Amino acid sequence: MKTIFHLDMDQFFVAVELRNQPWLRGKPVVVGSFTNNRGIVTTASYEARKYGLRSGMPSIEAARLCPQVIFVAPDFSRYVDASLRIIRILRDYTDRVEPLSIDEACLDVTDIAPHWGGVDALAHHIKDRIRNEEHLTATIGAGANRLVAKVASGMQKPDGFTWLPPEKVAEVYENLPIGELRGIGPATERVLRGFGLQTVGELRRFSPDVLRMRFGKWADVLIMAAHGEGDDVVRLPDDRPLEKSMGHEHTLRRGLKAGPELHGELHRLCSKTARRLRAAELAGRVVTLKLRYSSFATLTHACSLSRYIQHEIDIFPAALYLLHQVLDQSQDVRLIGVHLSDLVPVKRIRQQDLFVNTQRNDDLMQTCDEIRDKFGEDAVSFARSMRSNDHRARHSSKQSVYYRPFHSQPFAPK
DNA sequence: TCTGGGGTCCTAGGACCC
DNA sequence: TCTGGGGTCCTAGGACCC
Repeated sequence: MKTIFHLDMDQFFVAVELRNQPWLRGKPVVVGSFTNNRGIVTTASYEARKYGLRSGMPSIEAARLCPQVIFVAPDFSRYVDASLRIIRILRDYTDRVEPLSIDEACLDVTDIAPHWGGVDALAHHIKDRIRNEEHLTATIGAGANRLVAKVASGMQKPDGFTWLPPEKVAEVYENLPIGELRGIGPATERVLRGFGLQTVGELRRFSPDVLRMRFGKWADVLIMAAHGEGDDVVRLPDDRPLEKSMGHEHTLRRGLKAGPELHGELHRLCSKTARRLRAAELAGRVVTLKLRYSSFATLTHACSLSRYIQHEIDIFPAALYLLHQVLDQSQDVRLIGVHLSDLVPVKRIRQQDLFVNTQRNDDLMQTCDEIRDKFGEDAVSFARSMRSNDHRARHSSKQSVYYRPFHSQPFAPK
């Protein structure tokens, strides 16, 4: 049997901000955006949570519930730095460390715990190091698999440690609300409550056949989870699966109709995505456009290309083509996004299967990436993505050459 | 109250082929 | 003219996670 740690940083983004701005300590603080009455709460401090503030809540509602709340704009580069340093601390103990997100990680401590005087002592040693070196607190849950460890880490927050050995799982799960299990979100919870189920104990005793009828093969995952069974493998860095998709989306400050401004935004998103693809040495074959209208109606539209692409000069025409195909001109666009999927490492693709990928092209993009590294994302842009205050772009955008992504032949938009 | 942005996985239906 | 069944690929959308 294994011992898995699930480490969860306490109010992570807020905690990083409090470390840098100590005068905010003890106050209701929220990391999140709040411009034009738009934006959401990303993380709420424990003081703010007393007022009912939660992650995902619209900022305007947070301000209504707690008028004295202090908003701090997120600075993701700081959170990433802190996260990387914490992962480095964890790797001092074992190489069996798998980051799950920016503020969570799994560790397999089966073999190392005895050398540290046991599971309990090891957990506190790790927590102390993070506190001393990073001035941040973490909560650790321990269990025989990842799922149980995750439940355990949710039991005593913040700055806690909970160990749920197998003999204790049944007792703790008996009265655990079903929504606490990873994988049971609002929709599944609604269905299960419709069956009269409130706790994991009740779920465990419920008819597997009824669950299978309603949820298909997902039912067996639920049943296993309810019995405290689950995956106990913590992957090494080299074993981790490659990214399956990559993309960016952006909620606009105000609703936009079709035009150079929207095209410019789309091009910016294509550039950001292309940059990350190049950095990861990946190329993709499926381009997906995402739109959300002011009514909040959301749609996606995708096309598969005949070749793998990596650069914005290939991604952007495909995305623009999709936009022209689906855009409802009578509605304002609230959000626009672009994603690439069916990703493969560039190394694995024969050169001729890469789309418009000449050496010259690579050099140009590399230069652009370097300039952006130094001066920011907006330092380099291509004529077609110029904003609406550029009259040449306004006119030239109508005369742009578009590519039909399936054949890579130029064609004129309708 | 009015809903961010990064992802993963699953399902269902249609097109197409044999 | 209406017709099987299996397989694959593609697309759209939903649920979930942090």
